Amino acid sequence: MLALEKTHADTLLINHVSKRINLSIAEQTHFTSLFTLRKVLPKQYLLQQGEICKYEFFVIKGFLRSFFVDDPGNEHTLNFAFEDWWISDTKSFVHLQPSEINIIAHEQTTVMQIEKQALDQLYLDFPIFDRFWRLLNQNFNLAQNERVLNAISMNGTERYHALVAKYPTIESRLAQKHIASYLGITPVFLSMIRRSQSNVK
Amino acid sequence: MLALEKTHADTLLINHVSKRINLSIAEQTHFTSLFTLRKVLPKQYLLQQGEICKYEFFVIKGFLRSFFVDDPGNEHTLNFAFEDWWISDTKSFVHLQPSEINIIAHEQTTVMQIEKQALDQLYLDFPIFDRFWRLLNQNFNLAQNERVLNAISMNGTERYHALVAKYPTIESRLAQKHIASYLGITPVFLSMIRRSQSNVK
DNA sequence: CGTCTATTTGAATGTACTCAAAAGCGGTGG
DNA sequence: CCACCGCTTTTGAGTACATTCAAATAGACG
Repeated sequence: MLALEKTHADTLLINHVSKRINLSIAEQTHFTSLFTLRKVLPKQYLLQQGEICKYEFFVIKGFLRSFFVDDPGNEHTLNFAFEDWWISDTKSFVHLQPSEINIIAHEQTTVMQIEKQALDQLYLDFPIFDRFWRLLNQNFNLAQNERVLNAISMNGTERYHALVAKYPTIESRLAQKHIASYLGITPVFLSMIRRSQSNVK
Repeated sequence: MLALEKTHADTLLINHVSKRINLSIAEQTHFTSLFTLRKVLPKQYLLQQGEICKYEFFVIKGFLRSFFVDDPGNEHTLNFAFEDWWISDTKSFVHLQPSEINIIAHEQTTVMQIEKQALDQLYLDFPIFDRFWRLLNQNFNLAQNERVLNAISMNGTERYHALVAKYPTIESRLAQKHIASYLGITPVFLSMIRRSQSNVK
């Protein structure tokens, strides 16, 4: 039943939020009431280039990826999102402008989504959620800082090893060409990195 | 007089904050009372590798830069901060752990600094500042997202042109080798980029 | 003026990409 | 169940991008 699934998703969402802030039962109920359950199949899009990103997504189950397509048609992976992560196009969501990126499912995926208007009102009604998203943004900053540092201080081989060290499961969930597009290298070059790695052993 | 300078800095800080949230006079007074004025000369450090970053800095006047030094001794510029910008080592500040980065002044610089304990208490006393820092973090995210995208989708030449297009004054305030270290290229290569650019014209 | 550091220049090298072809792998239909 | 199709990965050769090293020039500062 869908109602049962929504209840389960509510629980996961509350568990996630409760890691950072304490909520009353009333706050919890109101908060989850603002989210809609949504299911997508592999290769389906949650957002397509040109659309305005109307939601922030919280992944209940599955695996999502956001990417940019440049003029020559090459994909560049901005982020991926496992269970218990958030994903969105912040720029489009915040400024209500057409998105330059796509968000796609790589597995059968269940998300909870919230609209901008509902979220803005939530901040006004319960300022504790300003705090929650401050902490969420802060953590995202820390991750992004590290990625920038890796990008400017490491070569492709080092970035690849740092990625698999940080996310050991990523190679089983994401095709090599998408990992390459996250690292900022070509699939061909990633293949060479992996070959020379196994030769060393 | 220092008291006069502090009053002036208070005004600039309040103007900055008021772009994003509305504050009562009482909130303004309390807020600025938590900040200390601090002046540094060119080449002086506000934070050194190994120290815990005790403050967040708001630049009143001057120019700061944060950078990481890797094992071979190469500098990698993480961020710079003009007037009306914030700078800190978020990772060290948030988790009270030794910093891996340095923050240095490139000009005679005046900052307003706030300690973590004071900031944490401020969030509790006036949740409106949760909102302010949520918005601040959000904007920082947007900038970082763009930098990540540039890093994975552009070559050095393109990144250089994107940087000067975004910050036209940067070349007059920052040495070429520091710009190179921000872009993730060597000073030698940046010199070549600039030469070939002027040849084309 | 002299010293120190930054920038430029050139040559050689290494890193990563493009193009093209072959091999591998998964799904689909007969 | 297997043959075929489409897509991903691998491999190799040639090329472009970016670095290292070293030396020369230019700038900044006392």
